[in-house]
Amino acid sequence: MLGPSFFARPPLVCARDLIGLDLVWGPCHGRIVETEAYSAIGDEACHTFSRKSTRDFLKRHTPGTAYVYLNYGMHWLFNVLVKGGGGDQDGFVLFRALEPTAGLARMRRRRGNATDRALCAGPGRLTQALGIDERVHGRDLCGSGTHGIVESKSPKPAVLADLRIGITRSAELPWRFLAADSPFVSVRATARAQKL
DNA sequence: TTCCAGATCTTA
DNA sequence: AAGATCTGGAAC
Repeated sequence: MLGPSFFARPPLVCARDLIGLDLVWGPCHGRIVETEAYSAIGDEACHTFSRKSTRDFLKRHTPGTAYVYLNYGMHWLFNVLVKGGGGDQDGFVLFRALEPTAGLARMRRRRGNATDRALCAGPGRLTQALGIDERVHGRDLCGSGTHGIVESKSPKPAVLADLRIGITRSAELPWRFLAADSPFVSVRATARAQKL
């Protein structure tokens, strides 16, 4: 299980390094194939830009804490707090897509029997498949043996950096990270995606 | 492939 | 009162 030191690094580094690792959520497991970085400094799309409550959350919690919120009134979105040091390297990583590897029957039940490819392809679908909601907000992802992130046996995939999805502010930043060639991402890489 | 409703929270 | 890190279904 990854410890707090993994999350004591800047959002861009964490978001990139999470690609290819395994998210373990009770009996449900999945390989992380898509993330986005959000920075507390210089990023108007980060909740810290407009929300005092999020700035307070960042101050009061340790790296590796889950940050979960409701979007568009109906989708839970699952992030992890990262603190790269000094306050100017802090932020969040949003989990956007998984390649499901275990507990697929359970995920299908929660997802209305979606196809395997659509089970966790998208931040709202991912939380629905895993049963993540407000109860997970503030939970330490480094503190249990059953809910967190582990190294994967399979080799690290090639990683691409592309524009983030669905945002209007700071939309030009290439802070979405994807496993190249994975069919389990929510939106495939565009022509301007950069190899890392 | 494109469009749009749906439902709730936070902030201004 | 406005806008939001989205999804599924319907219309083309």
